Amino acid sequence: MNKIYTKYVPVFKAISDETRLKILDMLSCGEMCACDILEEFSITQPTLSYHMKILANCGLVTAVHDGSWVRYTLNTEKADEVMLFLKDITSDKETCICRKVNK
Amino acid sequence: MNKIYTKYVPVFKAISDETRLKILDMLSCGEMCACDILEEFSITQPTLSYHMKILANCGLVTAVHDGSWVRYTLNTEKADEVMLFLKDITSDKETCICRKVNK
DNA sequence: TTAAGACATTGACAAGTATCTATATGGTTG
DNA sequence: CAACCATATAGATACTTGTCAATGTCTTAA
Repeated sequence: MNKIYTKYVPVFKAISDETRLKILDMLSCGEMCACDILEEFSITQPTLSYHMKILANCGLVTAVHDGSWVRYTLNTEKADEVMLFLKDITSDKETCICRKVNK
Repeated sequence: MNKIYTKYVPVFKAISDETRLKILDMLSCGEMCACDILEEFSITQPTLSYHMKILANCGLVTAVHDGSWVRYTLNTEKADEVMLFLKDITSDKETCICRKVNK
């Protein structure tokens, strides 16, 4: 049971940054390459590379190498999984810990 | 539009921690006081106080002072709002930035 | 094959985070 | 009132994060 929480911590860390939230939003309707994403921000290329790595590592974004370009896409399955987890965490459940305490 | 991202950053920061995720889960089916929550963890009381403050400050948890106790409850409206935001961010939209780029 | 372009990696650094011990505050109870 | 209980705050500290400049890697084009 504990494992389930740690599984999603990297995902929530990934989306607790303004820049990365905006990147997700940008990818929500189609793929983009790093250079196009970069144009929307006033950060350097290495900083964007750092952010993309975090988004890719947590599974929210998929990177496809195409020649010297990288095409980034949103992994909607992962996003849905995260939302499902959040829904579960915040919904009344029979297995809830507090049932033990509030008896 | 930029403001909308920064609004949710503190919430995602709050839930990108194993302890706080578990606390949310514990509060999902009823209120609990700090001392009852503390018993489920192996952290000190000041550390729990620190975590509860983060959860309360971002709006996910409501703290009601009752004598020397504090009763914590999950703010489900806020949780729903966050999930709606996540859904929006990760859904195809007409207003998406990438429509400009991918023309 | 040399140059240029796209992206990644490294090292440095300032700022933020999670944890603890010690102490303070404020309500409750004898 | 005095002791106690629940919680908060302060200060210290190790660790993590976001950013940059400099450099490396790999692909395409001349």
